[in-house]
Amino acid sequence: MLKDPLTLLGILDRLANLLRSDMRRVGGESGLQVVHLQAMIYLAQANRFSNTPQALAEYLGLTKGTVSQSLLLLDRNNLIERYQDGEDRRIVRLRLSSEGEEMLRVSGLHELWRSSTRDLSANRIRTVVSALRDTLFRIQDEAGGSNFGTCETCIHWSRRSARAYHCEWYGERLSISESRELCRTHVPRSTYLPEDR
Amino acid sequence: MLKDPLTLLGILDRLANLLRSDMRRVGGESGLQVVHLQAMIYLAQANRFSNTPQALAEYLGLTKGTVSQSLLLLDRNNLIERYQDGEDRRIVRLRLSSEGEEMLRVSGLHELWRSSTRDLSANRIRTVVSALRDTLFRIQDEAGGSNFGTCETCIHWSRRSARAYHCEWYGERLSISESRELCRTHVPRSTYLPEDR
DNA sequence: GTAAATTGATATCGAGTCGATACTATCTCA
DNA sequence: TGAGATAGTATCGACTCGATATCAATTTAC
Repeated sequence: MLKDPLTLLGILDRLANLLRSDMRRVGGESGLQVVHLQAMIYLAQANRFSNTPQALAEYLGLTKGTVSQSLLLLDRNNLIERYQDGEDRRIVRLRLSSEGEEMLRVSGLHELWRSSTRDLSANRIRTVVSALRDTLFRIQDEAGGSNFGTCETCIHWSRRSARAYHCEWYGERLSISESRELCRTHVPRSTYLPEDR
Repeated sequence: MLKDPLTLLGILDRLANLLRSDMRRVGGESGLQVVHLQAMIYLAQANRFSNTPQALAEYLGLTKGTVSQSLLLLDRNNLIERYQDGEDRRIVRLRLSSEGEEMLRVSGLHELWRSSTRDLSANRIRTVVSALRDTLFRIQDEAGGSNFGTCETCIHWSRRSARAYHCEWYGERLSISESRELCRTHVPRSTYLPEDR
C-alpha cells in the first residue's frame, strides 16, 4: 500500500481542522482567536527554558512580530504575565496568569479529544504515539527549525538519582515534573528507530 | 498511562503546526494563504457529491460566507473553476483548473511528509491509520457536523460486480477511482471497532 | 576595549481571514 | 401557491500575519 502514508496525512488534515474548529468555538466565547488559545496551550506545557516569545514563534511556525501582537492581546486580557529574565535583559519570560489557567481549565478544550480516544486500548495508543513521534522528530529535523519534545526522549537528559534529573545541555537540575514539560532544544534519543516500545 | 492520549494530542498539535507552517511557506511563493491551499487540497480529493462551497465550509469548519471569499480569490487567480449544477440551480460546483492542478503538483507540498514517513513499516502505518481513523470518526460523530470519509469505510458503499461499485445513499454507480475520493455523507461501517485491519 | 554583528522584542502597515448579519435565488412540501 | 429550508453572495469590523523598520542588550571579532 504505497498510498497509506497519504491516507494518514488526509486523516491528520481532517483531525487538525476539527480540533481547530473546536478551538474557534471555544475562543469565540471569550473573544479569542485560535492562535491565542494555541499560545496559551503552549505556555501551559513549556519548560523554563522555552517560555519566551521566540520559542513560541518557532513552535507555531510564525514570525516573532506576529506572535508579539498575539501576546500583547493576551496580556491586555490578563491571561498571561510577562517578566524580564534575570540574566539576559533582552529576554521576556511568559507564563499563564491564574485567570489564564482557569480559563483553559474551564474551556473543556480537550474534552472532545478525551472522550473520543477513551476506547482506544493502551497498546494501540502506545503504537500510535511511537510512530507519530518518530515521524514528528524526522519532520522537525528536515524542516530545520527548532525541535520540540520532552526530556523523556531527549539525548541531553540523564537521571542523577532516584528523584533527581539533569539536563546536560543547560547544565541544570530538573525535577521530575519539569522533565515532562516541552523543551525547545530537544534532540531525539536513538533517532528514527522503532526501538524498545 | 492515563496521560498517553494527551501526549498524542500534543504530538498532533505540533505536527499540525509544522504542516501548516509548510503550507504558509508554499503559499507565500504564490501569494496564497494557508486556507487557499487547504481548499485546493480538498477539491483535489472530493467526489462529485462533495465539490461544493457548502461541503468545503463543513470540511474546514468555517462559515459559508468566509469560504465564499476564499473561493472568489481562487477563481480570480484561475486556480479553480465554478459551474452550475445541472439539477439544482442553487448549487455551485467546484473543480481545480488545470493551472490549479499543476500548481499543487509543482508545490511539493507533500514531500516533507512523504520523506518523513518513508521508513515507517507498512504494518505500523496500518495500525496508526486504523486507530486515528476510529478516533476521527468518533470525533466527527460527537462534533455533530458532516462526516467525511472514503467509500471503503462507508456503510452506503457496495460492490455490484468485479469493477462496478454503488452508493446506496445517492443511488448512483461509482467507478473504482471515485470510490477512493472524499465524501461528505460518509457513515462509518462497524463503528469504533478495531475490526479486520 | 570598542566596533560590528547577532539576538530578542516591539511598532507599523496592508492584504486577507473570519464571523455576523443581511440579502437573493432556488427548491421542497404541505 | 405560499412558507420555510437551503445554497450562495455581499458587506462590515476586529483581528491575523508577513514584511519592514527600529530599539536595546548581548556576543564576537579584531
